[in-house]
Amino acid sequence: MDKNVMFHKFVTFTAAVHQITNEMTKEVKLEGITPVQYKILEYIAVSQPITLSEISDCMHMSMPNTSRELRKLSEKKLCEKMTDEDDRRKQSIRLSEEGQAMMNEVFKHMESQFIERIAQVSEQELQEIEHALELLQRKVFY
Amino acid sequence: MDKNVMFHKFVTFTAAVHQITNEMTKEVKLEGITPVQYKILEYIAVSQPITLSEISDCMHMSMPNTSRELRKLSEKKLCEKMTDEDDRRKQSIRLSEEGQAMMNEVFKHMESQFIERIAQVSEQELQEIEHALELLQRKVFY
DNA sequence: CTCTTTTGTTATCAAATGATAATTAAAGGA
DNA sequence: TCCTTTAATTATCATTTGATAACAAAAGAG
Repeated sequence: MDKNVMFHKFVTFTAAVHQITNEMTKEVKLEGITPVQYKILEYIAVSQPITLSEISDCMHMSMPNTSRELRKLSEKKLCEKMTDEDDRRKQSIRLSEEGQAMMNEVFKHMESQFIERIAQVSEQELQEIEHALELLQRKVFY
Repeated sequence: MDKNVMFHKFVTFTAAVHQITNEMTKEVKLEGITPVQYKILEYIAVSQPITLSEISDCMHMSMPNTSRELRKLSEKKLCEKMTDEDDRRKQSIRLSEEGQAMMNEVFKHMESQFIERIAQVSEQELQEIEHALELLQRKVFY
């Protein structure tokens, strides 16, 4: 198997994933929240509990800027910071109930788009899709 | 097949894709180019030729802002705009040679990371991965 | 007990980005 | 032809974001 060819398929694929997920969240209007803040919430939602430096690291944001945005999110009551009792330097961050509710709305909207998208797919193909998702996550996107 | 369960796997999967592709471009230092401009270049790279409104649409950016960023990219000689001869309102946009060279560098870096990532995967598994990428792109991320 | 490293914060400033209004030019329909 | 729509541009302004320096507190190493 030519790994260059594989890589090309990889690039095309990841581009498609970005494009489709972008489309799925397009119409969702997030009031009083900036794009970067939304991205952070999304990341917390799938990774909570999480520390500030992990967010900083993963989002390519400096610690000071991450800290500032998290303060804003806390002020908006969308997430909560707790000092980790094992290492009191660390902050354990999760969505607040309000933040969770907001993200649930977003996910609900995405889900309806997703269901639409796979509406005409047969039961057997669904199983293949599920298998493919798991395989790729295990072997490539781990 | 429970579509809620499917959706959950979908969300986890897309989150992983975002995270890994983020990581892969993390160390690449793009001089004299902003994050938004990079994203635009990346999009042009996989979709060229493309029009301004398509970029605007897909990137959730207003036309004026898209126009401004493309002007900056053109000034930096990273992309080229040509009026479409079939519809002279439209602009056909592609990477310049310089822009293409820049993105090639980025892709080269990503490729080495990708190769590393699949280094210990067997030939048969590679074929399965290739098949999975194609299946998902055809059935879900189209 | 010092010294260093890790984790996070506050403050500040320039630059990038988002939003909006007004304008131009081409295309298309009646 | 006139009117409307589409594609793109220019200009402007407030807000967000990125970068940096200086600092504090906890953990860890010697």
